[in-house]
This record gives sequence, C-alpha cells and structure tokens, in this order.
Amino acid sequence: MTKDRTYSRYTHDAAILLARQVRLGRKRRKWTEQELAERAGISRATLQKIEKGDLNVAIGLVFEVAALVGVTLFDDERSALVAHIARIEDRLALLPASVRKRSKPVDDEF
Amino acid sequence: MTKDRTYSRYTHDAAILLARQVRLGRKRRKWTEQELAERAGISRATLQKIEKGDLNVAIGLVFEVAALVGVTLFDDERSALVAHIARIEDRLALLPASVRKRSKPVDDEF
DNA sequence: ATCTTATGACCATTTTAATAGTCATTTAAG
DNA sequence: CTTAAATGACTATTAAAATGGTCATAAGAT
Repeated sequence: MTKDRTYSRYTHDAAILLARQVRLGRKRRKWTEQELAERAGISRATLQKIEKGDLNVAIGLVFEVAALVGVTLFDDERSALVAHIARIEDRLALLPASVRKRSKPVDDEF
Repeated sequence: MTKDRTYSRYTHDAAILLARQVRLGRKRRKWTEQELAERAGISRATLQKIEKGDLNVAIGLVFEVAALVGVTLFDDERSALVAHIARIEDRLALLPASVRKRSKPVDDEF
C-alpha cells in the first residue's frame, strides 16, 4: 500500500503536456474516449489515466495513443528518427563499453 | 502468460531513441547502471529495461531517469514547457467539452 | 595476465498497473 | 426542456511490472 515515489517537476510537466496534447488530438478527430481506447487496444480507464498525465502508465501505451492522435515526440519524419538513433549509437560506440569507477580523478569535461 | 500486444514502428523507434539517449547520457556522466538506478530510486533491473527501450516501463520512471542524465523531451526551458501546456489548454477550451458522435455529417476540417 | 567491477540476463516474489464494470454527472443534440 | 451519450470517478479482479538476488561473461585497470 505504498505510494511514496516522487517525481521531478519536469517529469510532471512533461507528462501533463503530453496528456493535454493527446486530449486535444483526440477531440480534433472527434473521437470519444471509448473510440480512441478501442483503436489503441486499451481500456477507457487507462486512456483516462493517460489523458490525466498519470505517471504510472506504461510508456508504450502512452506513445501508441499519442501517435494515434498525431502527437509525436522527436518530431515526425520516420527516417529522421531512425537516423537520429544511428547518430546516438555512433556516439555510444566512441565511449568505453563499461563505466569504470575507481582509480584516480579523471577529466570530466567534454 | 499473455504477451500479445503490438506496437507501431514509431512507438518502438521513439522508445529506442530515448533509451539510447539515456545510455549515452549516463556514460557521459560516467555513472554505472547501479549508480544511476540509485539516484533515480529504482532497481538496476528496471534501469536496464529503460536502456533497452522496453515499452512496459512506467512513463514516469523513464522520464525521471532521462531527466537525470540530461535528456529532455519537449526541449529544455522549464518556462517554455509550462507555457506550452497553457497554449494547449487554451486550444482545448475552444473545443466542446465532450465529443458527440451521432447526428448528421459534420465539417471535419480545421 | 590477473584482478576487480560493470554489464547482461534470469528467476521468484511483491507490488502495482490494467481491465471490466458500474454509477453519477455533465453536456451536446434534438 | 428532454434525452441519450460522453465523461469523471471509483471498485474488485487479473495481469504484469518492479524488485532483490544471483550468476556468467565482458571489459577496464593494474
């Protein structure tokens, strides 16, 4: 019966923004909660949580619903998204595979 | 033991991109998985899911971890985020409070 | 080459999300 | 004004996430 987790202000705000965008998108398409829920393959109760910015909802469900009503994080462009992933992976490849703690102080700027 | 849900390509990609950014951010800060997990107040197992782009993770945990390593959806600027929310709400206010289905064909453009 | 730690992957358990259902209230449409 | 539908909120049940722990392997430091 715990419920103690806390979240940063940013996290709350980001979730609220996403939630509002979903609701706006749904209304523009003139879909009822029930309709969107069905299209997304989720229950109305869960959709309501999403539209309230509930932080305890699976990110996959949120993204899926958002996409359905035309809301995209990371801008649209399918190819751009994939390209972006590639860029990040290139950068990752430049870093050591595992982070080493110990040893002497290290230069941290970059 | 079901596991049948499907997700759009976009949702998968968006999650992967976010995951890679988190990993990159963590490594840049030279934090181990354990370290970041502790800072976020989650288990290492969950962090690993996040860094794999697992769609079954609570959005709040993902956002929180992302923010910890400097990854922000919706661009940075705290004030900008809040302002954005306000704008969306203004638009919402212009729309009917509930979506009506039935009745005769309606003009759908906007 | 050796040692030590980070990471990847699993498993059993506990906690919690997701669901279906219900009901009161609001609200758009006739 | 009346009415049917949409929304908000809540509950019990079911499904699944989150956790702590463990172990093998990879990899950085010495």
